[in-house]
Amino acid sequence: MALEHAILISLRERAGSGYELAQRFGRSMAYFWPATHQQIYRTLGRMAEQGWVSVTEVPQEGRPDKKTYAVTAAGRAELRRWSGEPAPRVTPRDDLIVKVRGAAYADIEAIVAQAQERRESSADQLERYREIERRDFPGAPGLTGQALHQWLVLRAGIRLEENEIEWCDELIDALRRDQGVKE
Amino acid sequence: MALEHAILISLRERAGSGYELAQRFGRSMAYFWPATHQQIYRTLGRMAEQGWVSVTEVPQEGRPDKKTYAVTAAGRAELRRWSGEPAPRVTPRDDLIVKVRGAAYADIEAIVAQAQERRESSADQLERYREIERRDFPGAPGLTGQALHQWLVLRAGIRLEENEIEWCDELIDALRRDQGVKE
DNA sequence: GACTCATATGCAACTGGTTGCACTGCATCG
DNA sequence: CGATGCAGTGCAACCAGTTGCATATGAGTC
Repeated sequence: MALEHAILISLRERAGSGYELAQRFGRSMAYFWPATHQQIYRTLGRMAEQGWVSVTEVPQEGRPDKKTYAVTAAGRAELRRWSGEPAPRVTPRDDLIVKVRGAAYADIEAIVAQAQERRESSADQLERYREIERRDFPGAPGLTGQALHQWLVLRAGIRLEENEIEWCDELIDALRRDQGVKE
Repeated sequence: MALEHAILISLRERAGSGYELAQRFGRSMAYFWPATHQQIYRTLGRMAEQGWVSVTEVPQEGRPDKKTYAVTAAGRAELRRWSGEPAPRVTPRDDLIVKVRGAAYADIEAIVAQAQERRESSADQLERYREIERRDFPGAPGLTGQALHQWLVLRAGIRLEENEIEWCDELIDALRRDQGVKE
């Protein structure tokens, strides 16, 4: 279960409250492991029970009290243990692929439209990633340590979107050509 | 929910029993939408309730009775309706990416080892896909109709694995180089 | 004065997928 | 003769992620 471990990583970088963590999460981890505040609160609770994080209740004035979480020695050990165990492969389940597979029973133009939409949203995402790369990782690929790790993750995102764009182009082209042939 | 629709597609290609469907599913759809027989039986039940498929109990001798499922007009309409609605984008959640992100708190060599394993399994999968392409789609990319659709799906798989391999290489290289610098 | 936004936490219900197990009966292999 | 495998269907429990709602306070806006 990677959410717990993604939280451990985030909390090791900086301890904080569930709320604050959720904010930060949305700005970094969520690109490859999205999580709602709900999920984060629930998971933090479970992690505290297991002793991976310690909780400190911090009373505040003018705003609700908060609980700040910090990674314990057990949490650090768990993170290290987990990161050494084999990473399972997952098949990304994509509705669009299913639709292409069943295109014979569908309105091809509607599927082409979805591919175009997907292409555009991937191009947008790619642009955002490229901007982050320019802004935050000018030294790439000659980076070291944590900056290197973060850049490698960003690279995965960039590759994913590039690939998506190319496949969508292939798809749109092929389906359109096939439509043309039929008419 | 794409499983229901993937089943509709499969059943439109050929009606059959849950068992038989599960077998076929494993040989085609499962590459991009894996499903256990459990899930298939449960989903078929729900689909029958909704009237998307009709059920016929077929008594058999020497082996257990079976239920064959066939897509109804309502099922065909539903498939068409669904294929026209916008396809949601999903973020593939990959443990390995999380591990890379938190590599500073882990054993880098263990992560490199996992990347190598991933690279190999992707190379294997790619080889299998390439073989299918050679064997079943010699006419690509000049295909039409259902063969074209199936090939486009296969292309998505090929692209995915190629991309994975390249990223793993980048990863292994960069992490090793960084390790070297430190020592 | 009402509305939204930011801070802060949480319960409850639901959905989709995974895992483990159960039962029948024939065929095949060592 | 026993184990394995194929054909066939299914229940029950669990796990992770999603969605909707609830609650509290203060600051700023229309």
